[in-house]
Amino acid sequence: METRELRYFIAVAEELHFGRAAQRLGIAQPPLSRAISQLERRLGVPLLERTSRGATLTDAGSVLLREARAVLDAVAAAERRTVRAATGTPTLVLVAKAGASSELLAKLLDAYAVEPDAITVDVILSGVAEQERMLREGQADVALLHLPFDSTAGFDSEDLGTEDQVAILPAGHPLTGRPHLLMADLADLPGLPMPRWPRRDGTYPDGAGPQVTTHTQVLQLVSLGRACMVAPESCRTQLHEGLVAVPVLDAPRVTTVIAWPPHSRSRALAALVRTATRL
Amino acid sequence: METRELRYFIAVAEELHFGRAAQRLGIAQPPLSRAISQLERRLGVPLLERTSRGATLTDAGSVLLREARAVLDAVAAAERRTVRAATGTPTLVLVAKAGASSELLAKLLDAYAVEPDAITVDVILSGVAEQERMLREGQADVALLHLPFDSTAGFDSEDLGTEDQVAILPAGHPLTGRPHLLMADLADLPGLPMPRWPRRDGTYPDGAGPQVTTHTQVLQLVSLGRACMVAPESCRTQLHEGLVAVPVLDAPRVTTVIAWPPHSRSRALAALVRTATRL
DNA sequence: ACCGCCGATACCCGCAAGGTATCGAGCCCC
DNA sequence: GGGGCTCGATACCTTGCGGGTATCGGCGGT
Repeated sequence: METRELRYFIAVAEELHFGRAAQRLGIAQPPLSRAISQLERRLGVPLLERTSRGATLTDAGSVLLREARAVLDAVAAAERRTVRAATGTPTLVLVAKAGASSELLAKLLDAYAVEPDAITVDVILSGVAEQERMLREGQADVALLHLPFDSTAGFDSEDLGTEDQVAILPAGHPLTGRPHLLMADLADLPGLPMPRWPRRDGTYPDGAGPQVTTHTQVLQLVSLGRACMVAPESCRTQLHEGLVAVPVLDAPRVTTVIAWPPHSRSRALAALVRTATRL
Repeated sequence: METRELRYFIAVAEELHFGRAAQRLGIAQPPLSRAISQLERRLGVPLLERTSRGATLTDAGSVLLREARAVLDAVAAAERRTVRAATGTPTLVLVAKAGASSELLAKLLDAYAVEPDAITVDVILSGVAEQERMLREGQADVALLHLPFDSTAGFDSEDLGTEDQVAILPAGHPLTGRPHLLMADLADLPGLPMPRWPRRDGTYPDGAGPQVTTHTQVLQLVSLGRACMVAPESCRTQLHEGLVAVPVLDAPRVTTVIAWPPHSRSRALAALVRTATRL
């Protein structure tokens, strides 16, 4: 299987329409049809059911769609890492959610910087749910993730610590007088909806709250009195005036982990991970 | 990057010789030279230093070699899983080291078989160090691994239990009278060398012992009085007469884990893992 | 200095990937 | 129920690229 065939298949599997897929790929429809049926012939397995109004995936097709995406991610990662290894000074790219674990991150960078053969660490502060992709596609070498929100599937990781969560509310809100809250207290607060985070696939759940991708956005919305949020208690250090944190007893505890792609065995990465686990 | 280019590059990177690599690939040398330099041109990065006696890898080349292998593994896995999804009855393939954790394995299979929608589980008893490859290349869905000998890098896993190790010796050997041993006691035993296990890359370390790939082989060698071994104490259940187990105090404790490739989210696999963790 | 080894270059060939035109089968609508 | 529309398949042509042979150029070893 060539990556070209996989790109073609992904296009068809996503569009479920040969014509549109061909357009998206910048080729004509007949060669695309041919390429797919050739792929099916070589695998000896039908991947799509053709109808007169498009196509649907077979079970095998669904499997191949998932696997093909993994392959193309690996290819993209290979290109990026190869080019990075050749050009410029050796650098570790660390990706973390903007506004999360900032204290931990600062300590980590400080501690790593004084290590004997520390190299430059580029920090990317990403939106939520982008870190996995960046690690998989080789745009980043290492990430700070937060379980159970992120997933370490496919990565190596080390736990760095666990913390409780707090609700962030505008100062003066009635609930800020309480010593602690339950999740149920925060559901359906009048005028203070919970913001909606993107799912892994980039879509948003239905609901009333504003769509957000970074913690900073949410903090801004909260201080404007337009939303409330539940966040790890380390967020407290970045609360400016007008925001109050109240412990939420039944919110899931959040574990911060440092994660990196397997196979990547650079000395610098190992040193960074070691530094992180010693904090 | 097409997989063909990656296969070509891997061949050259492993042979460090365009001629031999071309021969191995079944093509002539000039097209191979062209393909590689085309790859370098497209990446904008030199991958090999050509000399008059062969070639050597640049840093970027080493990176690409590692990444390219990962890509081809992913492609192989994609093909296998796609074909498996289409042909035959749904089946989980479980791979375990022959002779290790057999009791645990039996309990797991029994417990899973009575689950509501359990499907067939094919068990492959592999040699040591083959399990990782089989998982990566999609020949198996799930594996029983033993830390610290195996590595879970790149897989999801759940711990199933930890045990101490024992030395397996022929009955009547002087050391069998001792209540416990240290690793040092077992080094350089006259006539009882430790067998040599393959490394991850398939090569064997230097030394006196016989080369082995399965626990069964070793047990046979031990009962013949040709070797001794250190193994998890669960091995005791399979000791036949003539073999004696003695605890080794300073041997690393062995953790048995169940591991599976990320991305693979089948219900059946999830049920098997859940069953395993509940044992 | 010469020979031999090895990768690069030059040049040619064939095939398969891509394009255009057209067919055939469902589906919808009138 | 028939005509038109949509969409994938088929037929056929073109071309670019992957692969082959022949040869060159450079470096080492004897």
